[in-house]
Amino acid sequence: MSSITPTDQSSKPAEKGYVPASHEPRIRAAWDAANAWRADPSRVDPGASPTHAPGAKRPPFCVLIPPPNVTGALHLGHALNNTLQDILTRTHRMLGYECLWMPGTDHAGIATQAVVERRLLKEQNKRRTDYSREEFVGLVQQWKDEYEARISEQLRAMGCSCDWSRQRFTMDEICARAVREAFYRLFEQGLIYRGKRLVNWDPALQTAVADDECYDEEHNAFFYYLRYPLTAPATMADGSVLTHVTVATTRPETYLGDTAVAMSPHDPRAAALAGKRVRLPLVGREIPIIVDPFVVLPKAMARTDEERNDPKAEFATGFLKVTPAHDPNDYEIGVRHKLPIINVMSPDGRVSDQFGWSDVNEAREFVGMKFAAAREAVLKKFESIGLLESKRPYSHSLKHSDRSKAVIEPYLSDQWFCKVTDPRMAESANEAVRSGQMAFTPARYAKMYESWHDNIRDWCVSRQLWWGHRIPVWSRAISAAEAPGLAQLAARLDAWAAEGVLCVRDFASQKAVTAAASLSAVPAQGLRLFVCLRADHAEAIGALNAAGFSQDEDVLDTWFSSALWPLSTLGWPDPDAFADTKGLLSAFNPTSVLSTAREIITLWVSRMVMMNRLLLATPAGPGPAPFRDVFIHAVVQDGNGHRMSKSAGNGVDPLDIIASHGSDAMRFTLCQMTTQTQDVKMPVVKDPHSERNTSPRFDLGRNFANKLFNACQGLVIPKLRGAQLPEGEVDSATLSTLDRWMLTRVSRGVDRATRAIRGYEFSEYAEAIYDLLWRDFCDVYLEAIKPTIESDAGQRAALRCGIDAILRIMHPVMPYVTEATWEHIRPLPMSRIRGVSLPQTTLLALAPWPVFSPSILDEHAERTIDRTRAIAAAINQVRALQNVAPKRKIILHAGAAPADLAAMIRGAEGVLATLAGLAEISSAPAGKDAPSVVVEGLELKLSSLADALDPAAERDRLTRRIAEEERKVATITGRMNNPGYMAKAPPKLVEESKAQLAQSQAELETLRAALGRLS
RNA sequence: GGGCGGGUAGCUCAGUUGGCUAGAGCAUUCGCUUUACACGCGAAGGGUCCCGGGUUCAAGUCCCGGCCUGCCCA
Repeated sequence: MSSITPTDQSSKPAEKGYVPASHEPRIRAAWDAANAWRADPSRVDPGASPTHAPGAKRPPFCVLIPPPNVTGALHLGHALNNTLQDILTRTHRMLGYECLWMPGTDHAGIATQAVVERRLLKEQNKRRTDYSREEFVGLVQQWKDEYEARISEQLRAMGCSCDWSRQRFTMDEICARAVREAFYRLFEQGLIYRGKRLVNWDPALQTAVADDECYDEEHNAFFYYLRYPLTAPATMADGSVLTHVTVATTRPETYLGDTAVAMSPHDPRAAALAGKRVRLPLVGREIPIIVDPFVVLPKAMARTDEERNDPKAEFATGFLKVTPAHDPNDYEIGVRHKLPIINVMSPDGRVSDQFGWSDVNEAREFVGMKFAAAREAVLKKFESIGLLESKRPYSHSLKHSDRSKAVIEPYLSDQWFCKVTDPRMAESANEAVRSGQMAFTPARYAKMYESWHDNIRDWCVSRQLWWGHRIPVWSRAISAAEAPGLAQLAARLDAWAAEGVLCVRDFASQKAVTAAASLSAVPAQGLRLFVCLRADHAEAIGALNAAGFSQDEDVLDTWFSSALWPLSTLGWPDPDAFADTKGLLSAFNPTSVLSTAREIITLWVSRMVMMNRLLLATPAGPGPAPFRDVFIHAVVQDGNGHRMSKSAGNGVDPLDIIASHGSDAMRFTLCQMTTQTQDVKMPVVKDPHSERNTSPRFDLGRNFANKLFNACQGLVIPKLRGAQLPEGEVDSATLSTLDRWMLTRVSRGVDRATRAIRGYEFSEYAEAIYDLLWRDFCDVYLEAIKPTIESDAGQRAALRCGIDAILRIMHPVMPYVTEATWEHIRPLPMSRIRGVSLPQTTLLALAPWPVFSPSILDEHAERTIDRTRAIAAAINQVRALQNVAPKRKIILHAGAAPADLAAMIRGAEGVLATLAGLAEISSAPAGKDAPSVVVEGLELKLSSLADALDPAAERDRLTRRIAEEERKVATITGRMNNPGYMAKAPPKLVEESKAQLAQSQAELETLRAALGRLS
């Protein structure tokens, strides 16, 4: 009894061809009802051989979905990636692995918060700050629920065989627990620290953003030349006296935070000026002139072409204002020269004296201005007091925030960092690849991965957002005077720390690792004590709150939780704590393969490897890489060559394609497109009737699905239904040449498909099944068996096995149409063929992969059918040219053929007759005007083509054939005449060339003779 | 600036250690409602493999240089 709801053929008109919508939902329901995708970790044994035996242990195969973020619905890029993952998973399930494909979604902190904020502003004219934090998070949660449901619907519609019973979300209870534990362990091991750093600040969203959340854009701006008066006139080497220096800058407003003026060590004026001081106008701050190699020399002073060609040399004066708090390069200079760092900006991008700037003095007028306005005001002021020397137009690129499009401000702020530069992280990630435990496909991406780690910088993990995992750290500023009063709390904290409840750090002292130690040595300026809680511990939180501690307002960068995906989804740190995760971690980590896009290598792959190795480390050494293979797929672009992305809004919904072409068509087409290339273009058009996107590119897959469906419904099933098959096992040696050829082709197809999938050659896999089903099985086999299938029980056995194996190997990429067909094929009678293993199951999705023993391969049959097809093609060429009606059966005169060819033709007589539309193969001679068909250098004649032949067409055909053969002869002769070729090429090749030449020459002579008789 | 791709038929792309006459799908042209399939069948036309050097008996493939183009990192 099939578990698939049968199609009710009586109640509706028979559908012509495959109509995906009539099959997909009920097939999906059958898979769900069978619980077909549920992984059972108790069956896993890494040492076991793949098997389908009930109760036997199996090796694991695990794929973790790259969790789509919940900012929007999936597009064709996701469809591609998930198709590939499903092909891998379904294949391994059929191969006898215990498979887990873990689905889930990502909360995507800044991106999701930004879309929700935009929507609130647009629809209700409200801002985040119009709500409480809890209310706002609730609103984002609603958005998340909506899109998580949509994404799941899309993946299910695609037929993805994910273990839906275990779907995760990066902020659900199970993942949150992993995040909490990981943060605690890193904190405890000194791999999380608090630091002041220049971050990319988005003044619109008021949060730090990562480098990869920014883009560059060219802006037309100006270089401004500002005069800074020297505190005392300086006499130069040539005797001239300077009263000021002129700095060149694109950001005059930041002068308020300048703490030095720098010169190049190669600047001849440096000797006289280094160590002198200038006074900042209005502010009055006196700052030193320093020497630093970062400074670009003016073009006139350049010493090398390289220096001369530096575009900045054109604009440079040799004096660089240094604003460590507001420019990354200046920050580095500040660190090198131990300069003060003065921040003059508030988080909302205004000039402010509240965040590190105190010597405002005469510059009060600028305070409170937005930075853009401050620029104009500063320039005006400098001009009015004669200190604006000039300005020159200049075009340069500025960093912008992906999310808000605001210009990024370098901003000095307190942030949390993860010390990925520690060898336990970056170096360990490289080691995973170098040691061979993890490999990239295509291999070239390993280099990119490695250089990323070689140049890595510590990772800023805090984000000033509300949507995300809130940082589990409580802190409080403590003065020296307060310290003694907190001794009791310190003792309690240290006791909890000893129990592993929490961890205390002050980050001022590298040594102090207890609260008591920190409080015993509070410096004059005080310190801040940080307490990281491993889990919510009511008593500890109560004590901290009572003592004036408060929890950090920030949340973790989304990638922090994504980095834990191979751990959190499998239940780390305690898989037994939840029913869904019991046994998963030990059974499935390390996982088998990660399929993802190349820009994700740095954002995600790297971090997962670092975390997995660190957090699964044992005293014996680092933990494993979280996957053995990383497959990097192509980027799907729109018709204009732009990558499809959720934020760009140019994505095409897979459901639209499923509506127009069906899921299998979409999947097959995407699979077929997956070569080693790094981009695939997918132009789409709007369907005028449905208003949905579609693309003729998917016709390929639709036609292929239809071909399978029609072949089975229209021919294979009717021929086998109720038919007698041989009793007992069939020896393939007893079958006809045609049947042995077909089984050989299927066997080779299985092999080709299997190797392609194992090697991540998805296009090759698609081509393998396309050629097998269409070119071999349908074009040749199904046509050729028509006259004999009714009378040949052995042939019916071969047909039954052949289609069965083909359905199996097509299933991973076209699960619906193959399952729908299988439902009708499976109940048909079947005979076992020796050397072919096709154990039966109810659902194709759970059927074993076909196994053909080498004994099935029959090279003689292959040669015979190849030759037969060549003869048929030659005959069909004549038929087409002479406009022979397709229905008309013609006569082939093979009497002149030598014994070998005659035997071959006799052996495949029926096949040839069917493929070439022959009434008979005669040994009688044909009339002398009969058109000839030249086969293997021999002339055979055709007759009974029609009443009158067109000799001009015939001459034309022969002439073209002669030209073709002449070209061939010329090529081979040229090669043979080359003495080097005869001497150095492999003998086998030379033999082949000789044979080819002989055949071509024979063919040529025959063709010329035939042409001669015509004229 | 550093790194990595791509440039092959009108279009989208294959071409895996150098070796038959460079292939596929779509599009075009011709013929066919042929008892599974017109989402089909049988045929045909269409390529200076970006350009220039080099290695080799042999180069779309390997090496060097150039042009165009895309991406990643800084």
